[in-house]
Amino acid sequence: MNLFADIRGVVTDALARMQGEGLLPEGLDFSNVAVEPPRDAAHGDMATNAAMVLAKAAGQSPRAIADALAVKLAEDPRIAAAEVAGPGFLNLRLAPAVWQGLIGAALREGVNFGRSVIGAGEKVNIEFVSANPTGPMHVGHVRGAVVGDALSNLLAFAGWNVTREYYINDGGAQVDVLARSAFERYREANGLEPEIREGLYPGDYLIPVGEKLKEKYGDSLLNQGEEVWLADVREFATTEMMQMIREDLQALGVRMDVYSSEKALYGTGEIEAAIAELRAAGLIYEGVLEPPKGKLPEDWEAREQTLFRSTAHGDDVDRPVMKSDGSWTYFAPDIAYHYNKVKRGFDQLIDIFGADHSGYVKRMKAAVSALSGGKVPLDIKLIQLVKLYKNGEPFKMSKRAGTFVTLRDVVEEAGADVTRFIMLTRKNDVALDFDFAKVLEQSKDNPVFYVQYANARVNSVLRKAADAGIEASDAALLASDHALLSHPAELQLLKKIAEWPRLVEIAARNNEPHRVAFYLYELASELHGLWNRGNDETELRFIQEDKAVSQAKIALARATTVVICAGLAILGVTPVEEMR
RNA sequence: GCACCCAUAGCUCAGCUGGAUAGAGCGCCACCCUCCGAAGGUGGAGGCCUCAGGUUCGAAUCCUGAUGGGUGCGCCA
Repeated sequence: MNLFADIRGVVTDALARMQGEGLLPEGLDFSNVAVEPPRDAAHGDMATNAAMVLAKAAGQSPRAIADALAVKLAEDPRIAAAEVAGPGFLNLRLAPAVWQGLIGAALREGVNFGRSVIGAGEKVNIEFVSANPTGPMHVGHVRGAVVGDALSNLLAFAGWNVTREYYINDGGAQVDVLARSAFERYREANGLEPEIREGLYPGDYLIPVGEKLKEKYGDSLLNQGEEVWLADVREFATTEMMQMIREDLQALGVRMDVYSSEKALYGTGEIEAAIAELRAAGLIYEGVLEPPKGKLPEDWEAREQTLFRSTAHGDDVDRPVMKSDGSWTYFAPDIAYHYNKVKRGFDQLIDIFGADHSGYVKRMKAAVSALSGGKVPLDIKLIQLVKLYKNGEPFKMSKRAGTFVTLRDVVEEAGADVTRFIMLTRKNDVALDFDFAKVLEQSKDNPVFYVQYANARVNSVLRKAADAGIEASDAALLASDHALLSHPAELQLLKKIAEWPRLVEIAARNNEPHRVAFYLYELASELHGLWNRGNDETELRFIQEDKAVSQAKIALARATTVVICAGLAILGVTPVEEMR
């Protein structure tokens, strides 16, 4: 239940009745009528702009419409008061019973409270991480993984049919480099001195791969040329790397539905088919690109290439799909891969890229636009850098890779829950500072702790209730008399709970999971505020002499944690029962 | 040179398909508590939402331009 949507329905119904009575003309467009929480609580519980939006088309002044609408709305038992304010806002005050009713909804629906159907079961594909299978994932991948996973959870919660997908870049030159690097470790496993030449991957993580190669091949590859072993070793090593990556993702609590391989696109005609599709649309031609202005590469010379006319779909310059030697550029399999996603019937695509791929956005959108006839939207979320610190000092460490901090390092140091929450405390396109000391601190300054603590406090109340002989099962709390919750401080918490279903929809529509984290902080803040008032005003404490009153108050606390748990589930964070 | 992202309190950042007097945390100032409902609480000061135009009943939000910062820019993925 989205209370704001419900009340918007009350407003539009009232407007329709006004039309029926001739107070408003027929044929008005209500789509811009909004019912929102006002910034200032003094303006009531909800405000609607209906009168202002309709004034022009109705040929009446905003105030006249608002006055008439106020009379109509006052007839609804849910509306306690409706008053015109400002340039034509209609401020609504809701009956306490409306707020109190939220508790029942939350307790009945549990972690499903706030679920929405705005996604209408549309199929959305979310591609994220897609790290090259050449080594362990580093810290730069963590944020993209968390954002992608949380966004997937969020959209699923809001009614989309979500597929989480990882695109394995196993078709390019970098996996040949991986194979050669692994081969050196294979030589090492056979007692020879490895030659880690410039350009090979030096990390320790390939040592066990070399040993496994020895187990499989013995010494049979040792004196063979690359043409004999490259393909096999490449296959073996990329499989090993993907196994490692899956384990890393699992450590972070990230699960994929589909792993797609770039290499699998080669030799199947998929790339050729995708390019042929573009060619049929007149979007492929042979041509020479202008050199980039300002920064001219040393070895630049004009070359004729096969180009995609991406400028026809919003790009700034056309992009090469084939190199001058006739092989595909990296862009070609990407086109084919996105074509593949379109053909699988997704209504919407989302890619999560590192911010260093920003130059790739327009051409990818152009390709999807061209290949879907403009029918499948592609949203690309760019993930900004994470800067690591410890006690304010830049953080450098790596047990396995020698030069960079791995995803494992982060998870082992901070824990998956803390890591995930903090990664969502910034909008995706803003840089994020991650301080290992601060994120583990147990204080009000740490948002993870603050939210977890709210949940723990409520669990503490439930335990104490049991000690006091108060029945506090969800069923008992559901049956309690919520009309006893009439104190403004309690209603204030209920009003924050009321925002949850609306927030889910807003966050989902914008593909912005960070909003959930911010909301949970605000909700926790309301709970802590009520708790703190209980220090001085004992009638606000959750456990009272009167058992019926206690149950009602505990029901409110429990409803709050229902929302906290639902929100944490979207973030992929485990709620804690008590703080230690 | 071009493209994209960012610019909001001293600092770090939110800000809802455009809504009323722009919010939070930290820091600062004042007061309160020493109570296990514990890992503090209450209140206060602090703003030309980078700048200049435009659209609108209404702009931090949309458009144009400028300034400052970041990222990227043909045979690397």
